[in-house]
Amino acid sequence: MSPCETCVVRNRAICAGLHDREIHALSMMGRRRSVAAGEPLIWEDDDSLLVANVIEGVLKLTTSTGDGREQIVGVAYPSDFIGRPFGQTSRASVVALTDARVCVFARNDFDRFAREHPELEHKLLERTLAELDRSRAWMMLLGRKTAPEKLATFLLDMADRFGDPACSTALVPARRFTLPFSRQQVADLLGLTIETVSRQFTRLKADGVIDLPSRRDVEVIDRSALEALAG
Amino acid sequence: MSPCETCVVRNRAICAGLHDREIHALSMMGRRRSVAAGEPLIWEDDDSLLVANVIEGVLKLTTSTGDGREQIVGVAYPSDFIGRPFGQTSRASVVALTDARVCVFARNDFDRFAREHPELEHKLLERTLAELDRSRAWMMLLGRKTAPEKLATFLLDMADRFGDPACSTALVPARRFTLPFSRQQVADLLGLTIETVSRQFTRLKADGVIDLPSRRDVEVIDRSALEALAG
DNA sequence: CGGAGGATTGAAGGCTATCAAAGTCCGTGG
DNA sequence: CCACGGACTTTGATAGCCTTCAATCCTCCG
Repeated sequence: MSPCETCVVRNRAICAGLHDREIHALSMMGRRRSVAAGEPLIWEDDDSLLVANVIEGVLKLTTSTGDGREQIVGVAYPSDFIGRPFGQTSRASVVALTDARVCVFARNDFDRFAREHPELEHKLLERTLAELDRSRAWMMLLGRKTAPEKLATFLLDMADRFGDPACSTALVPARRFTLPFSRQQVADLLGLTIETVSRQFTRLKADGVIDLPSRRDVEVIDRSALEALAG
Repeated sequence: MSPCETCVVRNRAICAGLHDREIHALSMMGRRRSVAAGEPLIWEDDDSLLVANVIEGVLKLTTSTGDGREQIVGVAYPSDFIGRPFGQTSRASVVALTDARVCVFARNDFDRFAREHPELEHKLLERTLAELDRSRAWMMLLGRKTAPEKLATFLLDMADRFGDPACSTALVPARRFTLPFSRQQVADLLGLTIETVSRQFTRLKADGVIDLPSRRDVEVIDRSALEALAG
């Protein structure tokens, strides 16, 4: 029996909508892999040439300058697609933030399969377009927002990410959630230093906008204040 | 006779590779349009719902905050695709930087046509992936680079963009080129103010790294110095 | 020649980075 | 149960880069 049949992201990942026969063919090409928190899956400028679906856990995509400065350029959650199909080698490292499980494919195999299955390519296109939208919104944040605006925007983003898709189409943002990021990683997302991030967290808490039950937990007390701060 | 047959970007835009019959069908759905420098083609959060190919000229994609700060999140050159197919409304304005000519389609028409033509969707996917790569590299620049590094990176980017694809595969970067951007627009690209951009230009010129024959012209005198500065 | 928009230059201030130290949390082992 | 070590976080003081505010300059055109 193919492991895909019981896959928890079966209906959300790009595999969704493929017929049983196709799923089976795909599962023959791929294999599952665990990645421990902190462990890399792909290195920057790597030529290991693999792509993957995230089954469980959270991973970061990062780029670095020669002298070690780091910027997180993307975050992959369960059902997200990782890697760079078609031609180019990815210019980003992928590292697990939490223990994670992924479903990996050799890029060549995946490329060939995708070209033969337009429905899969269409799903990939929709995802890539959505990711491009997100990265453009983040460019706005990185280029033009102040530190307080950056953190407020980030927290609203997280609240949405961990919200419940409750009644039909509407998404209810989470009031309380656990960050998959350390303070340093939040800094690398927002283009700030860890000290500035810490100060902004402290300030939001002091102002009664959020509460911080523990290092990684956030409770949104005054969402409209956050929205006003987000710019 | 379809205007596509004489289109200058016929072999580079996403239309490349379509059969004559398909090109004809596409050309029935689209229409050509001129956009004067400074004139908008799409407004942020617009629901005009159109997509386009750039035939001639350069356009900017921008997002803005409520209080008027602007960030350029993309630049479209001839043969580039503009707009957001499939579902979402684009969250970016598109404004012509130079007089431009584009080939526009109603988004619904284009979506339907694309779904029926996997080869077109594949081209679109490759483009979108490349654009995502570019926007991630830009996130690194916006989040982590200093003003001198930003300008050096930008100038190298421009030199490549306006370089000649000479012998076979290699691209020879341009030594001299004309910017399609004002100083303010360079600032909006780099996440800086116009004054800082101006100071960095002046500094590079004073250091003998570049020459500035006129406001919009740049001559790269010491490329390796630029590369060293780019970080 | 004069005006207008864009670009450059200058001076001052603020926001964020940097450097440094203290504090907190958590797992380990006595 | 508590002491200890280490990583992560917070806090403080200072410095510096870039912005802001303001004035001047250039260049193109009417």
